[in-house]
Amino acid sequence: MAKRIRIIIVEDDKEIRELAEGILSSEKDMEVVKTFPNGEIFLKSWVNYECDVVLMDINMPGKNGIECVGEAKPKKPQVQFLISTVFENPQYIFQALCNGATGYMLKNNTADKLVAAVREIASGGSPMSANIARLVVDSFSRKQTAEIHNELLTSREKEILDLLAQGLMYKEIASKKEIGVETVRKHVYNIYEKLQVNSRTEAINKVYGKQL
Amino acid sequence: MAKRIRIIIVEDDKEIRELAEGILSSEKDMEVVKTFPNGEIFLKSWVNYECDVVLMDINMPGKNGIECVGEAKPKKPQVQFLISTVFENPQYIFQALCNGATGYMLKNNTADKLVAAVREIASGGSPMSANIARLVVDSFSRKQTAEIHNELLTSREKEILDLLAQGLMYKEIASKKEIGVETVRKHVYNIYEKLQVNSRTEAINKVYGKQL
DNA sequence: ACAGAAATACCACTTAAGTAGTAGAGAAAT
DNA sequence: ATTTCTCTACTACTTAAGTGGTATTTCTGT
Repeated sequence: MAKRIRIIIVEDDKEIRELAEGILSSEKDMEVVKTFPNGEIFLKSWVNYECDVVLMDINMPGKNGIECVGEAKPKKPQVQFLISTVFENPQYIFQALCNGATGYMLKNNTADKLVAAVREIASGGSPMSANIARLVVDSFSRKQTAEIHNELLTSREKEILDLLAQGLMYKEIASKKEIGVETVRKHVYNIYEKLQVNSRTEAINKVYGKQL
Repeated sequence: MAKRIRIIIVEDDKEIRELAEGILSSEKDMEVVKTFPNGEIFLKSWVNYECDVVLMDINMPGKNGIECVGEAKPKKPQVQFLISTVFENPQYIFQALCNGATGYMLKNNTADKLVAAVREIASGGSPMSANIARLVVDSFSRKQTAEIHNELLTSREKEILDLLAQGLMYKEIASKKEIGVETVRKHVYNIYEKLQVNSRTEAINKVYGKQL
């Protein structure tokens, strides 16, 4: 609690920008070190400012907030990006998280919520709504996977597929399962037929899905 | 709000089990339909009980809570699994989420927190602590990826690797990038050398990481 | 007891992937 | 200016993966 949270604000709407700056500046454990009116200007000079949290608008003319995070985060990974958005569009949020954002908050929130979100992200949390949290968590679970996994493939085939996904060669799978290589080959053939793919990588992508 | 939340409790410790049952039953919008003293018994007969939320202990003799979720969730995907644990071990939590749990809560919490977590999970949220939320979110971002991605491979190699990961054949990559197949082959060879792998799947697993 | 599904095994073949070099053109850094 | 890096392209070869069959056993449900 000794150090103040240093904040950069990126927001094209002058009114909102100044409002946010006012709210955050008036907290005694926070400090707005710089504000930017759009993504391009931000990207050019933000590395020169020491900060802990970047409050990033998602809808901006020119480069949008998601792209900005994607470009900026790798340069200073310790800085946390808090996305600020009007709409809780799961598509956007997801993409932003994948690009390196750590949380987000809705614009039409109270000042308290904004302050709380900044504190949460600065102290190691990931502010987000219950709905988005659920979406994020669900993307972990092999739910869609389970459908294919359970209804299409036999349990033996599932085992083989798991080993395939680990990158093992047929002969390694064969010795691990104590069956012949030709049997593995046959299983794989059947798996591919059921999944309607024709390579290991396609099968993996189909069943284990890819994030995003 | 019309329907009550129907709950199943799986917990080996009799005292805790009955305490939890008492707490949840006394809420007027909740109903404990059944309790189980261990995972095996639960797995055998839980499908016969209509429920919305399963409160699952993670540390149980015999089959642990994570395994139980993994086996049970696919059978009734609409049921939400709330993990109950003493220690906030990220390893466990992650695995549980991957296996289909939707949230978790610490045992040494107040009755209020338990009730709140159940309500949150039943209403579409994913109760978890700020720390775990952060871990979950971070796992989305291509942070570790970025290291290899940025420091080891050239930008051209990154592009090729992306296409490899999509399961394209060399000739497809070649035509997409408008270069020769042999060039693709060379790039791939170099990529594998840098990553110290010898197959497409290994490279993908190494760079894009695997969840879990 | 029997039908059907699943796992096992084998064969013959084609195609793709991976290994290991050399080498030139162009860009970037020294 | 010269070195170094990257991308490009080629040859030659080996190994793994994928295709498409047949056939036997074993298990499960009727």
